[in-house]
Amino acid sequence: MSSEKSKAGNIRTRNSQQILQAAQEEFVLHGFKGTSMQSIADRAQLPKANIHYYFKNKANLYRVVLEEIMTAWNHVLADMNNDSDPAEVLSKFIHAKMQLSYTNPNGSKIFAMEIIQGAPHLKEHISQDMRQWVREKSDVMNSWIAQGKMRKVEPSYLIFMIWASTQHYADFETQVLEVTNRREYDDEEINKITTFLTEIILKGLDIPIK
Amino acid sequence: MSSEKSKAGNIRTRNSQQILQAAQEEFVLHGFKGTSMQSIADRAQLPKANIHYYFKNKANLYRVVLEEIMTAWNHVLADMNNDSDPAEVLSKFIHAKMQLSYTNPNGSKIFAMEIIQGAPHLKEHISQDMRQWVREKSDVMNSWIAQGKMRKVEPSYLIFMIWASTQHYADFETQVLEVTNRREYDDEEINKITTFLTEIILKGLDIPIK
DNA sequence: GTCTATATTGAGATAGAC
DNA sequence: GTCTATCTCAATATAGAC
Repeated sequence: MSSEKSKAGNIRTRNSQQILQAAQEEFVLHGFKGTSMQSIADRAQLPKANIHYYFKNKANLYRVVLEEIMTAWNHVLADMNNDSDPAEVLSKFIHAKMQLSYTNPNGSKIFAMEIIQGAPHLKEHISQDMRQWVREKSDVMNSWIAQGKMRKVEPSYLIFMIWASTQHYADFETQVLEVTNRREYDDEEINKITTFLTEIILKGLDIPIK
Repeated sequence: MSSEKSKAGNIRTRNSQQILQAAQEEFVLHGFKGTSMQSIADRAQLPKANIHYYFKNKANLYRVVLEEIMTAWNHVLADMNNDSDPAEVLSKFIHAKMQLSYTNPNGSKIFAMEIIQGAPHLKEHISQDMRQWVREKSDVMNSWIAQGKMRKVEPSYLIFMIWASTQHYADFETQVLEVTNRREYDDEEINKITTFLTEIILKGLDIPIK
Protein backbone atom coordinates (compact mmCIF):
# COMPACT_ATOMS: atom_id res chain seq x y z
CA MET A 1 0.00 0.00 0.00
CA SER A 2 2.63 2.45 1.00
CA SER A 3 4.76 1.39 -1.96
CA GLU A 4 1.86 2.08 -4.34
CA LYS A 5 1.35 5.40 -2.70
CA SER A 6 5.00 6.39 -2.92
CA LYS A 7 5.15 5.19 -6.52
CA ALA A 8 2.14 7.32 -7.37
CA GLY A 9 3.81 10.16 -5.53
CA ASN A 10 6.92 9.64 -7.62
CA ILE A 11 4.98 9.75 -10.86
CA ARG A 12 3.23 12.87 -9.66
CA THR A 13 6.52 14.51 -8.74
CA ARG A 14 8.22 13.47 -11.93
CA ASN A 15 5.39 14.67 -14.18
CA SER A 16 4.96 17.90 -12.26
CA GLN A 17 8.64 18.63 -12.68
CA GLN A 18 8.53 17.77 -16.36
CA ILE A 19 5.57 20.10 -16.87
CA LEU A 20 7.14 22.93 -14.88
CA GLN A 21 10.35 22.60 -16.86
CA ALA A 22 8.49 22.65 -20.17
CA ALA A 23 6.33 25.55 -19.00
CA GLN A 24 9.43 27.60 -18.10
CA GLU A 25 10.87 27.10 -21.55
CA GLU A 26 7.65 28.03 -23.32
CA PHE A 27 6.97 31.07 -21.13
CA VAL A 28 10.46 32.37 -21.93
CA LEU A 29 9.85 32.02 -25.65
CA HIS A 30 6.32 33.45 -25.86
CA GLY A 31 5.40 35.15 -22.59
CA PHE A 32 2.44 34.30 -20.38
CA LYS A 33 -0.39 35.18 -22.74
CA GLY A 34 1.47 33.98 -25.82
CA THR A 35 2.12 30.50 -24.46
CA SER A 36 -0.45 27.79 -25.15
CA MET A 37 -1.14 24.82 -22.92
CA GLN A 38 -0.78 22.65 -26.01
CA SER A 39 2.80 23.79 -26.61
CA ILE A 40 3.67 23.06 -22.97
CA ALA A 41 2.09 19.62 -23.29
CA ASP A 42 4.00 18.91 -26.48
CA ARG A 43 7.28 19.93 -24.91
CA ALA A 44 6.58 17.86 -21.79
CA GLN A 45 5.52 14.95 -24.04
CA LEU A 46 2.17 14.55 -22.31
CA PRO A 47 -1.41 14.96 -23.49
CA LYS A 48 -2.78 18.43 -22.90
CA ALA A 49 -5.45 17.16 -20.49
CA ASN A 50 -2.72 15.90 -18.15
CA ILE A 51 -1.42 19.42 -17.72
CA HIS A 52 -4.88 20.39 -16.54
CA TYR A 53 -4.95 17.39 -14.25
CA TYR A 54 -1.77 18.59 -12.49
CA PHE A 55 -2.44 22.33 -12.66
CA LYS A 56 -5.89 23.85 -12.42
CA ASN A 57 -5.35 26.35 -15.25
CA LYS A 58 -2.71 28.35 -17.09
CA ALA A 59 -2.61 31.17 -14.53
CA ASN A 60 -2.03 28.67 -11.74
CA LEU A 61 0.78 26.93 -13.62
CA TYR A 62 2.44 30.28 -14.32
CA ARG A 63 2.12 31.25 -10.68
CA VAL A 64 3.91 28.07 -9.59
CA VAL A 65 6.69 28.74 -12.11
CA LEU A 66 7.13 32.26 -10.71
CA GLU A 67 7.13 30.98 -7.12
CA GLU A 68 9.86 28.45 -7.92
CA ILE A 69 12.00 31.27 -9.32
CA MET A 70 11.45 33.56 -6.35
CA THR A 71 12.22 30.73 -3.92
CA ALA A 72 15.50 29.89 -5.64
CA TRP A 73 16.53 33.55 -5.56
CA ASN A 74 15.60 34.02 -1.91
CA HIS A 75 17.76 31.05 -0.92
CA VAL A 76 20.82 32.49 -2.59
CA LEU A 77 20.35 36.11 -1.57
CA ALA A 78 19.28 35.44 2.02
CA ASP A 79 22.65 33.75 2.39
CA MET A 80 24.32 37.14 2.05
CA ASN A 81 25.16 37.86 5.65
CA ASN A 82 25.53 41.36 6.96
CA ASP A 83 29.27 41.12 7.12
CA SER A 84 30.91 44.36 8.08
CA ASP A 85 33.38 44.28 5.20
CA PRO A 86 31.94 46.06 2.12
CA ALA A 87 34.49 44.58 -0.30
CA GLU A 88 33.61 41.06 0.75
CA VAL A 89 29.83 41.55 0.92
CA LEU A 90 29.58 43.33 -2.43
CA SER A 91 31.92 40.86 -4.15
CA LYS A 92 29.85 37.95 -2.87
CA PHE A 93 26.65 39.65 -3.95
CA ILE A 94 27.89 40.32 -7.48
CA HIS A 95 29.26 36.80 -7.70
CA ALA A 96 26.01 35.23 -6.48
CA LYS A 97 23.88 37.22 -8.95
CA MET A 98 26.20 36.38 -11.87
CA GLN A 99 26.05 32.69 -10.99
CA LEU A 100 22.25 32.86 -10.88
CA SER A 101 22.23 34.46 -14.33
CA TYR A 102 24.57 31.74 -15.57
CA THR A 103 22.85 28.72 -14.03
CA ASN A 104 19.22 29.81 -14.35
CA PRO A 105 18.85 32.30 -17.19
CA ASN A 106 15.26 31.21 -17.86
CA GLY A 107 14.20 32.15 -14.36
CA SER A 108 15.73 35.56 -14.79
CA LYS A 109 14.06 36.00 -18.18
CA ILE A 110 10.57 35.08 -17.00
CA PHE A 111 10.96 37.39 -14.03
CA ALA A 112 12.15 40.19 -16.32
CA MET A 113 9.20 39.83 -18.69
CA GLU A 114 6.81 39.80 -15.76
CA ILE A 115 8.26 43.10 -14.49
CA ILE A 116 8.40 44.69 -17.94
CA GLN A 117 4.70 43.94 -18.44
CA GLY A 118 3.90 45.75 -15.19
CA ALA A 119 4.27 42.82 -12.76
CA PRO A 120 0.56 41.87 -12.85
CA HIS A 121 1.27 38.65 -10.94
CA LEU A 122 4.08 39.92 -8.71
CA LYS A 123 3.26 43.45 -7.56
CA GLU A 124 2.48 42.31 -4.05
CA HIS A 125 5.73 40.40 -3.70
CA ILE A 126 7.74 43.39 -4.94
CA SER A 127 6.11 46.00 -2.73
CA GLN A 128 6.51 43.77 0.31
CA ASP A 129 9.43 41.30 0.37
CA MET A 130 11.59 43.14 -2.14
CA ARG A 131 11.09 46.60 -0.70
CA GLN A 132 11.96 45.18 2.72
CA TRP A 133 15.08 43.51 1.33
CA VAL A 134 16.29 46.75 -0.27
CA ARG A 135 15.62 48.66 2.96
CA GLU A 136 17.71 46.22 5.00
CA LYS A 137 20.65 46.30 2.62
CA SER A 138 20.40 50.09 2.32
CA ASP A 139 20.70 50.39 6.10
CA VAL A 140 23.87 48.30 6.05
CA MET A 141 25.35 50.43 3.26
CA ASN A 142 24.47 53.66 5.00
CA SER A 143 26.31 52.42 8.08
CA TRP A 144 29.36 51.70 5.90
CA ILE A 145 29.18 55.25 4.59
CA ALA A 146 28.90 56.64 8.13
CA GLN A 147 32.00 54.63 9.07
CA GLY A 148 33.93 56.01 6.10
CA LYS A 149 34.21 52.56 4.54
CA MET A 150 32.84 53.73 1.21
CA ARG A 151 31.94 56.86 -0.73
CA LYS A 152 28.57 58.44 -0.04
CA VAL A 153 26.03 57.23 -2.61
CA GLU A 154 22.34 56.39 -2.66
CA PRO A 155 22.28 52.66 -1.71
CA SER A 156 19.21 51.80 -3.81
CA TYR A 157 20.95 53.09 -6.96
CA LEU A 158 23.86 50.81 -6.17
CA ILE A 159 21.60 47.79 -5.66
CA PHE A 160 19.81 48.47 -8.94
CA MET A 161 23.12 48.83 -10.74
CA ILE A 162 24.27 45.43 -9.52
CA TRP A 163 20.95 43.80 -10.33
CA ALA A 164 20.90 45.35 -13.80
CA SER A 165 24.46 44.65 -14.84
CA THR A 166 24.43 41.01 -13.69
CA GLN A 167 20.92 40.08 -14.87
CA HIS A 168 21.77 41.58 -18.25
CA TYR A 169 23.87 38.52 -19.06
CA ALA A 170 20.85 36.27 -18.53
CA ASP A 171 18.07 38.44 -19.96
CA PHE A 172 20.00 39.81 -22.95
CA GLU A 173 21.95 36.59 -23.51
CA THR A 174 20.89 36.53 -27.17
CA GLN A 175 22.19 40.05 -27.77
CA VAL A 176 25.45 39.55 -25.87
CA LEU A 177 26.25 36.29 -27.66
CA GLU A 178 25.33 37.67 -31.10
CA VAL A 179 27.35 40.86 -30.63
CA THR A 180 30.40 39.05 -29.25
CA ASN A 181 29.97 36.28 -31.83
CA ARG A 182 29.87 33.42 -29.32
CA ARG A 183 27.65 30.34 -29.12
CA GLU A 184 27.34 30.20 -25.33
CA TYR A 185 28.92 31.36 -22.09
CA ASP A 186 31.56 29.29 -20.30
CA ASP A 187 32.98 29.37 -16.78
CA GLU A 188 35.98 31.43 -17.80
CA GLU A 189 33.89 34.12 -19.49
CA ILE A 190 31.55 34.37 -16.51
CA ASN A 191 34.50 34.72 -14.16
CA LYS A 192 36.02 37.49 -16.26
CA ILE A 193 32.74 39.39 -16.31
CA THR A 194 32.34 38.94 -12.56
CA THR A 195 35.82 40.33 -11.97
CA PHE A 196 35.17 43.26 -14.30
CA LEU A 197 31.90 44.23 -12.60
CA THR A 198 33.37 43.83 -9.12
CA GLU A 199 36.37 46.01 -9.91
CA ILE A 200 34.36 48.79 -11.53
CA ILE A 201 31.91 48.93 -8.65
CA LEU A 202 34.42 48.69 -5.78
CA LYS A 203 36.70 51.27 -7.38
CA GLY A 204 33.67 53.42 -8.16
CA LEU A 205 32.80 53.40 -4.47
CA ASP A 206 36.37 54.08 -3.26
CA ILE A 207 36.48 50.67 -1.60
CA PRO A 208 40.01 49.18 -1.56
CA ILE A 209 40.09 45.73 -3.18
CA LYS A 210 41.54 43.14 -0.84
CA MET B 1 -7.65 67.58 -56.31
CA SER B 2 -4.35 68.07 -54.62
CA SER B 3 -6.16 69.20 -51.48
CA GLU B 4 -8.16 65.98 -51.44
CA LYS B 5 -5.00 64.01 -51.84
CA SER B 6 -3.19 65.79 -49.05
CA LYS B 7 -6.23 65.48 -46.78
CA ALA B 8 -6.35 61.75 -47.42
CA GLY B 9 -2.65 61.65 -46.73
CA ASN B 10 -3.24 63.41 -43.45
CA ILE B 11 -5.90 60.95 -42.39
CA ARG B 12 -3.59 58.11 -43.33
CA THR B 13 -0.72 59.58 -41.34
CA ARG B 14 -2.89 60.38 -38.34
CA ASN B 15 -4.48 56.93 -38.23
CA SER B 16 -1.19 55.13 -38.79
CA GLN B 17 0.34 57.03 -35.90
CA GLN B 18 -2.67 56.32 -33.69
CA ILE B 19 -2.44 52.61 -34.49
CA LEU B 20 1.33 52.47 -33.94
CA GLN B 21 0.97 54.23 -30.60
CA ALA B 22 -1.79 51.86 -29.49
CA ALA B 23 0.19 48.88 -30.76
CA GLN B 24 3.26 49.92 -28.75
CA GLU B 25 1.23 50.12 -25.57
CA GLU B 26 -0.42 46.75 -26.11
CA PHE B 27 2.81 44.99 -27.10
CA VAL B 28 4.41 46.25 -23.89
CA LEU B 29 1.58 44.87 -21.79
CA HIS B 30 1.17 41.46 -23.43
CA GLY B 31 4.09 40.75 -25.76
CA PHE B 32 3.87 40.03 -29.48
CA LYS B 33 1.94 36.76 -29.37
CA GLY B 34 -0.18 37.82 -26.40
CA THR B 35 -1.44 41.00 -28.06
CA SER B 36 -4.65 40.80 -30.09
CA MET B 37 -5.48 43.00 -33.07
CA GLN B 38 -8.83 43.65 -31.39
CA SER B 39 -7.15 45.15 -28.31
CA ILE B 40 -5.01 47.40 -30.51
CA ALA B 41 -8.12 48.47 -32.44
CA ASP B 42 -9.97 49.23 -29.20
CA ARG B 43 -7.09 51.30 -27.86
CA ALA B 44 -6.77 53.20 -31.15
CA GLN B 45 -10.56 53.65 -31.20
CA LEU B 46 -10.90 52.18 -34.68
CA PRO B 47 -12.63 49.07 -36.01
CA LYS B 48 -10.39 46.05 -36.20
CA ALA B 49 -10.67 45.87 -40.00
CA ASN B 50 -9.07 49.32 -40.27
CA ILE B 51 -5.94 48.02 -38.60
CA HIS B 52 -5.74 45.42 -41.33
CA TYR B 53 -6.31 48.09 -43.93
CA TYR B 54 -3.25 50.03 -42.73
CA PHE B 55 -1.05 47.05 -41.84
CA LYS B 56 -1.09 43.77 -43.73
CA ASN B 57 -1.01 41.59 -40.63
CA LYS B 58 0.10 41.48 -37.00
CA ALA B 59 3.70 40.53 -37.78
CA ASN B 60 4.00 43.46 -40.17
CA LEU B 61 2.60 45.91 -37.62
CA TYR B 62 5.02 44.61 -35.00
CA ARG B 63 7.91 44.93 -37.40
CA VAL B 64 7.07 48.59 -38.05
CA VAL B 65 6.90 49.23 -34.30
CA LEU B 66 10.34 47.66 -33.86
CA GLU B 67 11.78 49.66 -36.76
CA GLU B 68 10.52 52.92 -35.27
CA ILE B 69 12.29 52.07 -32.03
CA MET B 70 15.56 51.13 -33.70
CA THR B 71 15.49 54.31 -35.82
CA ALA B 72 14.98 56.54 -32.78
CA TRP B 73 17.88 54.85 -31.02
CA ASN B 74 20.20 55.08 -33.98
CA HIS B 75 19.61 58.81 -34.27
CA VAL B 76 20.61 59.41 -30.67
CA LEU B 77 23.54 57.03 -30.53
CA ALA B 78 24.99 57.90 -33.92
CA ASP B 79 25.29 61.41 -32.56
CA MET B 80 28.00 60.19 -30.21
CA ASN B 81 31.10 61.44 -31.93
CA ASN B 82 34.45 59.78 -31.52
CA ASP B 83 35.74 62.51 -29.31
CA SER B 84 39.14 61.79 -27.87
CA ASP B 85 38.14 62.60 -24.32
CA PRO B 86 36.85 59.48 -22.52
CA ALA B 87 35.22 61.41 -19.67
CA GLU B 88 33.18 63.46 -22.09
CA VAL B 89 32.26 60.66 -24.47
CA LEU B 90 31.24 58.23 -21.72
CA SER B 91 29.30 60.89 -19.81
CA LYS B 92 27.40 61.83 -22.95
CA PHE B 93 26.70 58.19 -23.71
CA ILE B 94 25.34 57.45 -20.24
CA HIS B 95 23.30 60.65 -20.33
CA ALA B 96 21.83 59.88 -23.75
CA LYS B 97 20.84 56.32 -22.77
CA MET B 98 19.24 57.52 -19.52
CA GLN B 99 17.24 60.14 -21.41
CA LEU B 100 16.07 57.47 -23.87
CA SER B 101 14.92 55.31 -20.96
CA TYR B 102 13.13 58.29 -19.45
CA THR B 103 11.46 59.61 -22.60
CA ASN B 104 10.68 56.33 -24.37
CA PRO B 105 10.39 53.52 -21.81
CA ASN B 106 7.95 51.58 -23.99
CA GLY B 107 10.46 51.37 -26.81
CA SER B 108 13.05 50.00 -24.43
CA LYS B 109 10.57 47.50 -23.00
CA ILE B 110 9.46 46.12 -26.36
CA PHE B 111 13.08 45.80 -27.45
CA ALA B 112 13.92 44.03 -24.18
CA MET B 113 11.10 41.51 -24.55
CA GLU B 114 12.12 40.85 -28.13
CA ILE B 115 15.69 40.06 -27.03
CA ILE B 116 14.61 38.00 -24.02
CA GLN B 117 12.47 35.82 -26.27
CA GLY B 118 15.48 35.14 -28.48
CA ALA B 119 15.18 38.09 -30.88
CA PRO B 120 13.15 36.16 -33.49
CA HIS B 121 12.44 39.39 -35.41
CA LEU B 122 15.74 41.17 -34.75
CA LYS B 123 18.56 38.65 -34.93
CA GLU B 124 19.75 39.98 -38.25
CA HIS B 125 19.85 43.57 -37.01
CA ILE B 126 21.80 42.56 -33.91
CA SER B 127 24.39 40.45 -35.65
CA GLN B 128 24.98 43.18 -38.24
CA ASP B 129 24.37 46.80 -37.21
CA MET B 130 24.78 46.24 -33.49
CA ARG B 131 27.90 44.09 -33.72
CA GLN B 132 29.42 46.69 -35.99
CA TRP B 133 28.52 49.48 -33.56
CA VAL B 134 30.13 47.64 -30.64
CA ARG B 135 33.25 46.95 -32.72
CA GLU B 136 33.67 50.63 -33.57
CA LYS B 137 33.25 51.81 -30.00
CA SER B 138 35.54 49.04 -28.76
CA ASP B 139 38.27 50.24 -31.10
CA VAL B 140 37.97 53.76 -29.71
CA MET B 141 38.16 52.49 -26.14
CA ASN B 142 41.15 50.30 -26.89
CA SER B 143 42.93 53.35 -28.24
CA TRP B 144 42.17 55.21 -25.00
CA ILE B 145 43.67 52.30 -23.08
CA ALA B 146 46.79 52.33 -25.27
CA GLN B 147 47.15 56.06 -24.59
CA GLY B 148 46.86 55.52 -20.85
CA LYS B 149 43.62 57.47 -20.67
CA MET B 150 41.78 54.71 -18.85
CA ARG B 151 42.35 51.41 -17.09
CA LYS B 152 42.65 48.30 -19.21
CA VAL B 153 39.28 46.58 -19.44
CA GLU B 154 37.33 44.60 -22.03
CA PRO B 155 35.40 47.32 -23.93
CA SER B 156 32.38 45.15 -24.70
CA TYR B 157 31.85 44.46 -20.98
CA LEU B 158 31.85 48.20 -20.39
CA ILE B 159 29.33 48.83 -23.15
CA PHE B 160 27.03 46.11 -21.80
CA MET B 161 27.32 47.55 -18.30
CA ILE B 162 26.22 50.97 -19.49
CA TRP B 163 23.38 49.53 -21.59
CA ALA B 164 22.20 47.37 -18.70
CA SER B 165 22.33 49.91 -15.91
CA THR B 166 20.60 52.66 -17.89
CA GLN B 167 17.94 50.54 -19.61
CA HIS B 168 17.10 49.04 -16.24
CA TYR B 169 15.26 52.22 -15.31
CA ALA B 170 12.98 51.82 -18.32
CA ASP B 171 12.54 48.05 -18.41
CA PHE B 172 12.26 47.50 -14.65
CA GLU B 173 10.41 50.77 -14.03
CA THR B 174 7.64 48.91 -12.18
CA GLN B 175 10.12 47.28 -9.80
CA VAL B 176 12.17 50.43 -9.21
CA LEU B 177 9.10 52.56 -8.48
CA GLU B 178 7.51 49.93 -6.22
CA VAL B 179 10.69 49.34 -4.25
CA THR B 180 11.43 53.04 -3.83
CA ASN B 181 7.75 53.76 -3.19
CA ARG B 182 7.39 56.37 -5.94
CA ARG B 183 4.62 56.98 -8.48
CA GLU B 184 6.84 58.07 -11.36
CA TYR B 185 10.28 59.41 -12.23
CA ASP B 186 10.97 63.15 -12.45
CA ASP B 187 13.78 65.18 -13.98
CA GLU B 188 15.60 65.53 -10.67
CA GLU B 189 15.60 61.78 -9.99
CA ILE B 190 16.84 60.99 -13.50
CA ASN B 191 19.65 63.52 -13.13
CA LYS B 192 20.72 62.04 -9.81
CA ILE B 193 20.80 58.54 -11.27
CA THR B 194 22.76 59.77 -14.29
CA THR B 195 25.32 61.40 -12.02
CA PHE B 196 25.59 58.28 -9.87
CA LEU B 197 26.15 55.97 -12.85
CA THR B 198 28.65 58.34 -14.46
CA GLU B 199 30.69 58.68 -11.29
CA ILE B 200 30.82 54.96 -10.56
CA ILE B 201 31.88 54.11 -14.10
CA LEU B 202 34.46 56.88 -14.58
CA LYS B 203 36.02 56.22 -11.17
CA GLY B 204 35.86 52.49 -11.88
CA LEU B 205 37.92 53.10 -15.02
CA ASP B 206 40.42 55.44 -13.35
CA ILE B 207 39.22 58.31 -15.53
CA PRO B 208 39.50 61.69 -13.77
CA ILE B 209 36.16 63.50 -13.68
CA LYS B 210 36.43 66.94 -15.21
C1' DG C 1 -3.92 8.47 -13.02
C1' DT C 2 -4.34 8.82 -18.33
C1' DC C 3 -6.08 10.42 -22.59
C1' DT C 4 -9.75 11.04 -26.49
C1' DA C 5 -13.31 13.79 -27.82
C1' DT C 6 -15.67 17.93 -27.55
C1' DA C 7 -17.90 22.34 -25.78
C1' DT C 8 -17.02 27.10 -26.02
C1' DT C 9 -14.75 31.21 -26.74
C1' DG C 10 -11.57 34.22 -28.98
C1' DA C 11 -8.12 34.98 -32.51
C1' DG C 12 -6.42 36.64 -37.30
C1' DA C 13 -7.94 37.77 -41.47
C1' DT C 14 -11.05 39.12 -45.38
C1' DA C 15 -15.35 39.98 -48.28
C1' DG C 16 -18.15 43.24 -49.61
C1' DA C 17 -21.72 46.93 -48.53
C1' DC C 18 -21.43 51.76 -47.82
C1' DG D 1 -11.35 55.08 -46.87
C1' DT D 2 -14.57 52.87 -43.42
C1' DC D 3 -16.82 49.25 -41.00
C1' DT D 4 -20.20 45.12 -40.45
C1' DA D 5 -20.53 40.45 -40.95
C1' DT D 6 -18.34 36.30 -41.36
C1' DC D 7 -14.91 32.52 -42.37
C1' DT D 8 -11.53 29.59 -40.34
C1' DC D 9 -8.61 28.03 -37.01
C1' DA D 10 -6.63 27.75 -32.51
C1' DA D 11 -7.15 28.39 -27.63
C1' DT D 12 -8.73 27.04 -22.75
C1' DA D 13 -11.00 23.91 -20.37
C1' DT D 14 -13.67 19.78 -19.17
C1' DA D 15 -16.48 15.43 -19.61
C1' DG D 16 -16.16 10.92 -19.42
C1' DA D 17 -14.30 6.38 -21.23
C1' DC D 18 -10.48 3.61 -19.95
